[in-house]
Amino acid sequence: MTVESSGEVSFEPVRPVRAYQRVAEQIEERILSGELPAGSRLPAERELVRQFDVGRSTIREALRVLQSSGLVRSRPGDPLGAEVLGVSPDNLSQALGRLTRSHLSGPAELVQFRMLLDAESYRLAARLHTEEDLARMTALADRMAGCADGEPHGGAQGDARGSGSGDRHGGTRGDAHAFSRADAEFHRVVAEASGNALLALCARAVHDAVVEVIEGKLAHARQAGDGADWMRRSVAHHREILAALAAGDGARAAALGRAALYESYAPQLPERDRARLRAALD
Amino acid sequence: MTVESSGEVSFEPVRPVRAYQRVAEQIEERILSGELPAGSRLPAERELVRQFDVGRSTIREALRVLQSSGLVRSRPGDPLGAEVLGVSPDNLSQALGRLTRSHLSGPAELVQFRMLLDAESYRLAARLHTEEDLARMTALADRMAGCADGEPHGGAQGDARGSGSGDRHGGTRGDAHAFSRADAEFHRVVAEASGNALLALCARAVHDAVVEVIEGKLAHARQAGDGADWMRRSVAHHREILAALAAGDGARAAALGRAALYESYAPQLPERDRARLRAALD
DNA sequence: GCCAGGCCACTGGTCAGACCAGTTGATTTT
DNA sequence: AAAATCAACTGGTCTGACCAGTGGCCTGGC
Repeated sequence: MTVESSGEVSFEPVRPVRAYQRVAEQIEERILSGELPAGSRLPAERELVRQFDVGRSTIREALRVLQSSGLVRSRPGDPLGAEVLGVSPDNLSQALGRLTRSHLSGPAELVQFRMLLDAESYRLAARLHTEEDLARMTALADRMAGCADGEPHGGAQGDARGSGSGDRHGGTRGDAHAFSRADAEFHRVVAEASGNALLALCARAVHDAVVEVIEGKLAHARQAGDGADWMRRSVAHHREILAALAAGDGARAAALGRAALYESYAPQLPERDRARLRAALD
Repeated sequence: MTVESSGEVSFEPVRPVRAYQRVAEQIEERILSGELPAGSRLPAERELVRQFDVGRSTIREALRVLQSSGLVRSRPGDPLGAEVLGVSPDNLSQALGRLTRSHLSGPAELVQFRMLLDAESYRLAARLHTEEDLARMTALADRMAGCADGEPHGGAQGDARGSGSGDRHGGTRGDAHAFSRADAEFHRVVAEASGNALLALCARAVHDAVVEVIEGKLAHARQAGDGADWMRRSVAHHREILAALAAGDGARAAALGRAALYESYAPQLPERDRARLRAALD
């Protein structure tokens, strides 16, 4: 379809498009366009075989592709057919998780990347946050403080828009667990307050990756002796950041956030990596 | 394996794991761990059938999953088996594109996210760039300028570490195409100069997603009348940024980069989105 | 009347075997 | 030696079969 200025017609090389691919594209198109809303059902596989006029294995490979993209889910025995899930952020997190888990980048790069994303979240959140956002952050900081001081954390305080995680670790158990959960949620609220869902999703994925890759090794060291102390310092950092956010000082919040992350993870890294991390401190 | 404090043993509900899923996980694990490096080959399908002791359709569905994650590519008739691609940002950009096209997130968020990532790339690159990086950026800016002025771009100038894309669009062809390709590579070099592979990969994914989602609509408008003019302005922006990078002024480069992106894409967005974009200008 | 239980048609998951078109490299022909 | 041929692969697709689930329907007991 491309016409040169010289008047010649250039044909693009036609590469064979697999049948399962065309099937997947057709269905994906229908889903993305909203014609197949989330919650609706696809016809049964054998019915799709009739409609697309291809073999069942082709249909199944197409469904596998859609399923691995998170657009569709199928359950054996379900007489209603595969369920349309609509577009979801899970696939993004999964892709980002693969990237972070691959050995292309080390823990230092991961932490540095989180420093950047968090800092930008703070910058935006300082401008765009609502009163409700601030209240939720404050509540979470208080919860973190409670965990740090060993209080049993009770009561449904900041449960609005809860992620529905059924946490019933009753009583005194799990200071550290509860702390890091509150910490994660704090950062999630900040990222959401930034008004950019993409940024929030990536920040969360990277946060999770950092926890998975690095936190594990640190857990013992912290819980052994200086655990409570470290938590208290972390709470202080969060409260400083919160104050900067409330004051609308995005630059200060960003700088504080970077510094807090550096202080948290730098001791675990070799000097060479630490130097690179410092380059992101600004 | 979880033991409650009360002493009871709690069993986790066992959910059936599909055979193709276990196969895919095993292979993915081998790839992510580096045991199967990029460029290596998987055994032939019929050989995998023997090794995993499952049917061929199961193997094929597993390969489809891996292929749609961008970890693997298979070509009919290839006696060497499927090729391992390693982890790549393609899948990420695909997920970003889907998310952007959906109602969960819009083009404005995508552009804003790119503004953030690019700006941070500049910040880091200003500190860490090598002379060779600068030379490559300069060469690419020159190539962009050449495209903008309609010169036939010839010669292997900055081919070091070339992505191996066989571009033999000889002569006058592809002003716009060549321009955007040079532009993409410019940003790639900057991101790589930042020293953070994770950041570079994400920046590339977001760049690709922006091109895919937004650039398409703009292509006609630009190529129609003010195409060359727009390109010349873009070249000027890139040269300004380049100068700031060379001077080590990361903050200035970041600000320039943000402004250039804003100028590029703001006209295509409704005022409401533009306001949010401006919040990221700083 | 209603509810429990069982039957049955149908689902997705898997397997086996077959055929096709394409690639490749050795073999044969020129 | 170069060119044409061939044979042994590959992945892509189709068919038909079986299995273990699932859910609606029907029936029997209350």
